[in-house]
Amino acid sequence: MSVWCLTGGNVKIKMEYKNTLNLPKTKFPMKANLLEKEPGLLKKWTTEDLYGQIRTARSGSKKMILHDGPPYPTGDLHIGTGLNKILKDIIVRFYTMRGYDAPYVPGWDCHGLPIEHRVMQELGEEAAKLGKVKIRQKCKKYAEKFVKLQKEQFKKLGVMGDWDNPYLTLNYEYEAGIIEVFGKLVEKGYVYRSKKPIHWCMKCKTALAEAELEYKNKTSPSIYVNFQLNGDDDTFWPLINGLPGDFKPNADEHINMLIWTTTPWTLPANLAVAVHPKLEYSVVRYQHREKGDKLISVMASSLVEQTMQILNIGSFEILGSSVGRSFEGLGYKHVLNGRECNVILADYVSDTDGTGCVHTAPGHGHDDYIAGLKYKLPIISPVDEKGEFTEEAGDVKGLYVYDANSVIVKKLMETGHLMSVSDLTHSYPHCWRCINPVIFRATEQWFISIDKNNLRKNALDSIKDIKWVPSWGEKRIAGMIENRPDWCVSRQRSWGVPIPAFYCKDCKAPLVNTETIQSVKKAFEKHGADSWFYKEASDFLASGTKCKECGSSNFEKENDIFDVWFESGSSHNSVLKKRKELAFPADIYLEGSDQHRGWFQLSILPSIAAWGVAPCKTIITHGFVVDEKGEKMSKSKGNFISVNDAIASSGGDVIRLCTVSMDYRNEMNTSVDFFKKTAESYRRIRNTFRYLMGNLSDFDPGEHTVSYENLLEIDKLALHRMQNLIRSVTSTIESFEFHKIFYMIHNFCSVDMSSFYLDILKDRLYTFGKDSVERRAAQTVLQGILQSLVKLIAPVLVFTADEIWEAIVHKDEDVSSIHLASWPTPNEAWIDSELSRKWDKIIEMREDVSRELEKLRSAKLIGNSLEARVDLYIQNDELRNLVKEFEDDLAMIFIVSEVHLVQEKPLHSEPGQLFSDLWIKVVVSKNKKCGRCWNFRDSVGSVDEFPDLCNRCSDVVKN
RNA sequence: GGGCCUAUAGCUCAGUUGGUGGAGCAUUCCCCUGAUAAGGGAAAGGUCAGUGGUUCAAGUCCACUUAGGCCCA
Repeated sequence: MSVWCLTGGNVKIKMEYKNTLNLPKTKFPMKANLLEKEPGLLKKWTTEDLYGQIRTARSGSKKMILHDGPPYPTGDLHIGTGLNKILKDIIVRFYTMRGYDAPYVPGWDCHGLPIEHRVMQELGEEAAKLGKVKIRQKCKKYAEKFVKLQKEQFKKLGVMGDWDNPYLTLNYEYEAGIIEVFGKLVEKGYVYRSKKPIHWCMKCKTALAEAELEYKNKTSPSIYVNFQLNGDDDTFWPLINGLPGDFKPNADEHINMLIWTTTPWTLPANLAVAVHPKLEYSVVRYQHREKGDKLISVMASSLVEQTMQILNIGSFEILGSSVGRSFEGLGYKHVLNGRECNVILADYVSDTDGTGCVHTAPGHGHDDYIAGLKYKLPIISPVDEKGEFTEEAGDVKGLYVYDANSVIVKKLMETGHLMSVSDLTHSYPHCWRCINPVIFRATEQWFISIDKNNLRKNALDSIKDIKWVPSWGEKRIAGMIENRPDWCVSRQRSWGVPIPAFYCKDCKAPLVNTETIQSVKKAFEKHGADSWFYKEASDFLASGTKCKECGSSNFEKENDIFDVWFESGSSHNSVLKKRKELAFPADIYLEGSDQHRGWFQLSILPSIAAWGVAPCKTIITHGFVVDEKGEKMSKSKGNFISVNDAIASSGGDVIRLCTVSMDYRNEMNTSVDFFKKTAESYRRIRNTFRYLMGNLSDFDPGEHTVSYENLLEIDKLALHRMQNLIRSVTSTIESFEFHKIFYMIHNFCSVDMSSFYLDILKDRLYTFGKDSVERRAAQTVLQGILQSLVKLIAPVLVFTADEIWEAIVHKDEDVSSIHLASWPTPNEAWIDSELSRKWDKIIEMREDVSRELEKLRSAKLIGNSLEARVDLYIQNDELRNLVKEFEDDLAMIFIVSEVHLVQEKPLHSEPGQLFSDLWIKVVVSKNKKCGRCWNFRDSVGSVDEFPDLCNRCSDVVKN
């Protein structure tokens, strides 16, 4: 085909050679327009039920179950939650393409305080009037609203799964599954009741969670009290260092642990004095201000001065000192009730204020409770729900706790144990609703024993069998499980699954057994956990049920609900075991590293306790999303990014590419700027595909494929590189090192393809005859690369890969979506490492030549490298022999017009940088430029018909 | 304060059992105008967070410090 042009006054006949070239042709747009294109693809996938098609296609294949850890449905998705889902999606898609049946059921953790709290805030005053049933309805609506919203955001990230049937912890079946796990634990004896201190509002008569506290200033009595140690000088004094040589204790001197507290009313529940094991304590001798007795008190050495000042004692003597650890086990009689107590050690003791000796009441404080557990102290909390002392409190019985303060202070004063009293204004927790100060009060709650039936040990053993990625996860979770206390599963809230227990109305004895649990489970399956709140105890119990203790048949329901961790930790039962398409145990759990304490641990424990097996085989953790400076994201800091922000900035595929470009095992530095930078890399990959497609528009594999033997060496090299890429990407995903895929694919597109193979190929593709074997050979290779490469990017660039798949003319698999296609396997016959090694040398040489060309270019002697002629002189025999093999192809490889291997070192030649025994001389070619292929050849003008063409182009144009 | 983890070029990452620190991107300059809101080439960029130790030799092994993350307290 040709165009005839008339120019100037003379009638000149000239060919417009451009039209005789085979230039790339494709409708696949260079610009992605992801924001417009992605929703269309999503719609298509939904309409065609792509997920369902995949399930059908993989039905009967080996399963790979990645079990979703449920996020919490409040608000827009945090980018971190998005990245978590993307990582999961990549694994699921990879295994799917490799032929596994990998169903993915996303889930949501719908119960719990954050939702209840927000609903209560919205309700305000009205909340008090509404019953639990109404409040629960509102909570449910709230949860469902955000499940819907978050679902859409996950979809926009290209995450594929059974979105129409996710698992929600508020589904009836799920709730029943929780009860079933609890029943199993009851049956095996893990469950017991015990007291534990919680924040309690005496006015609202309700338990409060940390989020429901408001901290504001309150004035409290600040008192210093001497706890008199049991008199045994032979035990105490040998512990003390630095005593004067002639020191002899006086018989009338008492030795005390001096404590400080701002809650005198908790003293009746005192069970220990805690000291820090590593802190230094002094033994101080002084005189009682009023009574004149000589006294000895133990207090932290660093606090002696300050304390003596507060106690208003001018003269005192430090007799000696000792480290806190040495006081452990010393006995004292309780100042108010004479109870025998001991000194204990606790790490939470500080020397920032007080005396370093801490009054410990396990029934009235969290730290105290933990320390009490360690020392097996009883939990005494003689305060009722109105804040009045009970019988157990003795003298102060019936008093309101804050009224008791002054009574107790007075009594301590009388006995001479009170060393100081003053008012102190400090920050103190108040009820968020009524703004009254709250107290710590211990109530009966449900626990799961961690040591019953060797649960702790069994869990630790099972952890060794789980594969942890990264491997340090095992150490981390083991450390946590080794030290964790029993699990308190009670919560005094409304929005959750009730603990299925009953109490005898008459004697208060609890009733929980396999039968009662079974009937509750059945009710929940049918009517949901809501039924607990509107039905009577008798509705759940078989008629004739009697209390074992007193024979009564009047029962009431438990008020506590389960800790939400018990709910999500039961997903292995409610989801993995119940849904036919899934399997227990799962293959993979993948969550942030905070879940070592959370979901991982609290899934493993019930699963081991109930069934004796860990719920999964592999646990992968990722770091947290931080900003570009590596700092935590928070709304107040203004560096917070939501999934919506991220998508709006660059589209789903770019976010997915970002996810995969970071090593998720560490913190992931993320910013909108980073998304934009990654978009550049995305474009590079996209354009490589566009170019491949553009050059294949006239290629029909069935008709034009050239056999491997007939390919040029460089074509074989390209195929070799492609097979290597398939191989390494595959093993990289298998070992979950996703961040390496990005570099591999990007490098392949940019280095192996764009700047090398594709650049060199241009001449062959454009200027050779359309049907020439050389051109068809190149196309054969491009076709192969395109088919494999699009599959390699498919798990990550889910939208773009499918967009490409739609645009490919001849596909190697007849599937409507790339996501139904199979993962490529390397063709071993095309892997030729020997060839690759040879070419590595040539490519290095190409770099040296490029450097010399650049010199000519900067001297303005050439522009296009085809204007150049290269002479090479090689001193090294081995290298020369290698290059000799390539002699005819060197011009093509270097993209110059001529290359000559010369026998003598040319004048004005330069040594290579990578090859010291290579001398390069680059000059402007003396040949004429071919008007069509732009090569400078001596054959230009040799064909009369086409005076401005080389013989090769003349031939092509003629045909 | 404790447990676990991280620190290599402006950014994201490689760096094998210790043996002269690499890639891509971004930057700057140049070329091409037959991948064109594309493509090619070249250059510049690092006290391997800091200090000390082991060693003939340390980015790599050890200790401490600093900064940051997660979980506790």
